[in-house]
Amino acid sequence: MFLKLQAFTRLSSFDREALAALGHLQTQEAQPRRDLIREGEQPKAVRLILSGWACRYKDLPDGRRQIVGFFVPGDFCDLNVYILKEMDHSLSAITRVLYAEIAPDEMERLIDERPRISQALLWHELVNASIQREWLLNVGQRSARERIAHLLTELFLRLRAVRLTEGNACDFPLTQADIAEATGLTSVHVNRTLQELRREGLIELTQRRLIIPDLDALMGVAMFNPNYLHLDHEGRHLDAND
Amino acid sequence: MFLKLQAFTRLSSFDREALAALGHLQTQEAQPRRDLIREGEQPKAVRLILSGWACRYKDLPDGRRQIVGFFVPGDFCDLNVYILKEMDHSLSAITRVLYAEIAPDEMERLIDERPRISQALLWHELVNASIQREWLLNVGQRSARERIAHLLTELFLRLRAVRLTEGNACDFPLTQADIAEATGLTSVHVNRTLQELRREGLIELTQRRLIIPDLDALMGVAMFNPNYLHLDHEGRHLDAND
DNA sequence: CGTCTGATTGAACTGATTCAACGGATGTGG
DNA sequence: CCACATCCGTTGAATCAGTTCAATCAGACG
Repeated sequence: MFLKLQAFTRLSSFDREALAALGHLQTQEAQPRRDLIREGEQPKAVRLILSGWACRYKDLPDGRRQIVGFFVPGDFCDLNVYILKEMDHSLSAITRVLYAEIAPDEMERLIDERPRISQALLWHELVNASIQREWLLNVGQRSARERIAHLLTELFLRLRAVRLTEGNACDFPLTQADIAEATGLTSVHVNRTLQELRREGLIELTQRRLIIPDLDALMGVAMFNPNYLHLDHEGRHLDAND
Repeated sequence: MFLKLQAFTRLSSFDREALAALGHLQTQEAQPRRDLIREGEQPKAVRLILSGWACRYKDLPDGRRQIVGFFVPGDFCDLNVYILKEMDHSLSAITRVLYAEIAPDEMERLIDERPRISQALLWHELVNASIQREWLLNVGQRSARERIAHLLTELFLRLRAVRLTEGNACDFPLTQADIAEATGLTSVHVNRTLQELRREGLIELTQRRLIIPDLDALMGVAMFNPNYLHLDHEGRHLDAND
């Protein structure tokens, strides 16, 4: 319970409200690098990430793998439970992850009783779709340097929106191989490109910790336009930092 | 009115039902290569493509452009009207496009009066998101040859689901430049790759007409797994052809 | 310590890009 | 009905961003 409350303070106002409306949560834990659910399976509950990072990924028969999205605390997964028959992608923990499982009937009750929450969930899905499109632009059109700068910027802004940054720094548990799989590059090239960004003073990234000395500069490199995150809806009051 | 009815017969059962439930449709027309709406604007109505092809795209300040999705007859766009403040991408016609505009209040009535339709719209959005993820896998991991084979296969299957194929053939109005922008390649390389696919007898593509002599073979090249299209929900009865 | 995971480096290689030119089909206006 | 323009597809040659393979290094941990 203490854990849960602690988590609340890290989530947006909407998330807190949604959680508060739930009587009893099934709090679950996943170990780093473990799959939560695999492509082809049928999801049985909506998940809400309380702490830690997770990702969606898809893979090809020959082993190539593409990370198609990251989840940070406050993010929902599998809102499709009712609608789609089976998962078209997999979910995997990056770090140790604590998450709440919300059973379908509980979810239904929530949606019925609180229309604002149903709207907010839809908003969440639409923003996810928007991020997805931006990633496609990222991988399809940007250079390695721009891609990586973009990814780092996005994650920093998303973390800031749920108050998981401290000034210009944040925890950053991704390995270079993770970044590679998310950007469609090889980890070797990610390594060299990160070094380049470091050399230019655009980022500091060591020991699972990211510092962005000049966010505007990094955004410039990435041609980052934050509109796709739709931060103006919920959580604008969380935009300011420290 | 005749036009509309003609369109009906080309849409899935759900779409027909949804349309039938609407009293009067605002049928609109867009000329080829014209934008329907641009990034940053506020959409004012839901659109349903009745005939022709359109696309979503995003662009960068320096002109690079990524097509992030195609719309074929029966597809909805801008279901986000109520929720998101402004467009994070643009819509553009590929061919001449006929579409219906459904005003927000009309939409609301539809959703209230017919819960099944509201579900179907949500299903439609989730499938779109799934396609988006597959495209990211496509651009991030597949080779040029695989990418193009994958795109052609997807479009053929989607057209077949709305009965817009004849046997192993369909209209295919995309230029090589369109294919390039959708796959993150240059049009020069698309050209060479299409020639390769043609040489191997995997496709015939001339005069805006696509023939796939051996669909399984092309799917093999693309490592195509149709699960992401979630064709098992609505429209399974449309799967069989001719 | 030994082991493991993740970061780093070097050198050779290649899939795809770039640039620039040309060809063919279609349409249009005089 | 010709002259011209435009759009799209095609080709060649040079180049390059990113890959591949393989080895080494550094920190974490039992």
